Amino acid sequence: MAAHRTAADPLEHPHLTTVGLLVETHAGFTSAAERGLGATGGLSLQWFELLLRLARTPGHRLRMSALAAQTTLSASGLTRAVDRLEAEGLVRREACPTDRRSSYAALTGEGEARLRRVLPHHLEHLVEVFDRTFDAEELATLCGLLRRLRDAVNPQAACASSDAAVEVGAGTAASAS
Amino acid sequence: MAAHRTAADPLEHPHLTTVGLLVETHAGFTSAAERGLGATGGLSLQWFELLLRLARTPGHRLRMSALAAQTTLSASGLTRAVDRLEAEGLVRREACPTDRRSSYAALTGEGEARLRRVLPHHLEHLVEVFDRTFDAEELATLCGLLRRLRDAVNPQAACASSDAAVEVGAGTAASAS
DNA sequence: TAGAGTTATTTGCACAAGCAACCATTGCGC
DNA sequence: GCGCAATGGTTGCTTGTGCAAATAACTCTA
Repeated sequence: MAAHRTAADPLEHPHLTTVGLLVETHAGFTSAAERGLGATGGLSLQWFELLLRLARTPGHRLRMSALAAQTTLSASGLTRAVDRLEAEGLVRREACPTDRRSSYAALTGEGEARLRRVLPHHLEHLVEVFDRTFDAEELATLCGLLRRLRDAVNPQAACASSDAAVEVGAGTAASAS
Repeated sequence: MAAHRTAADPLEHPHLTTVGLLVETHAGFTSAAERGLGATGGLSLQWFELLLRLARTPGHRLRMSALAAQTTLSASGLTRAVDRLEAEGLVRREACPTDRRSSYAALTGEGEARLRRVLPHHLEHLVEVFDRTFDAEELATLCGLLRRLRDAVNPQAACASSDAAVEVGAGTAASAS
């Protein structure tokens, strides 16, 4: 019941509700994915994301710093995460031949197998949600708008794909973009 | 460079890139907000969200469980978070007169002041992003699509507003919705 | 009213994450 | 070649988080 034509209360600013929608949508996807991935193949969402990034990269390996940049993890967080993945045999560290400071995180065969094992169920869920909610045109519109918003708010991600591609000298985009 | 007409590699499924966009957008907003709120008023994003939820609720108070349901926190996580907020004087616990198990988290005057102090700068950033990226019609389209997606993926959030309103017996929506 | 079953919140514990400090390596300027 | 700043990665420490158990209070039924 805020005033109508006087300056509206900033608490009711529509942009707040828009980001609220974004956050709630993200939360919904996240919790559903966490549940589904855990039940299907014992993967946490974070492990899934890391394995997926690696699997989508030509050569199936990425420098630690590149991998950290593509996720929400800090460098130290990634170190520990890769420790755990390595202990589980899903990833292995490889020395970088040109720079002995760097190391690659490389997807193992078992890592890819685990990923591909959970993928069908995960995709099934996504198809269920998207295709039940939108027709093809709406989905394309949403993607377009989201991409522009992503580029506006997170410009690093926009060029992460090309960076990562350059990383290993291949042409195909590595990141989601 | 995946096959064109044979069954595409599930790793390249377009829905994966769509949720990737959503995640990256969310990450972008999150980190920018965290930085901005921290610099402006020493609020973490989580504190901001909690204070905002309370401020947008008629009566400026919410049951612990309702507050937990509206955020990504578990019940125990919220207990600790409210502990910290209470220690800072931004929130106080109030006993629920009708159910002695429950307690309300109520916004204090100082809490609202802190919130309103950081809000202008935060909104300024949002306006900057949204208005530079979209015209009014595109923004409305995005909101509509996002709302439907949110409802599909996180149906609890859709009715959280009415629940919360019933909570304190008022008619105005409390949640972002 | 007594008791079984549920619900709201709080604690114990283990784990994951970030920051800052640290070590090793690289590249640059002299 | 040699020091020096910058870079990539890993560790110590502190904090925050969820899960499970515990506590307290409510509801329903007999």
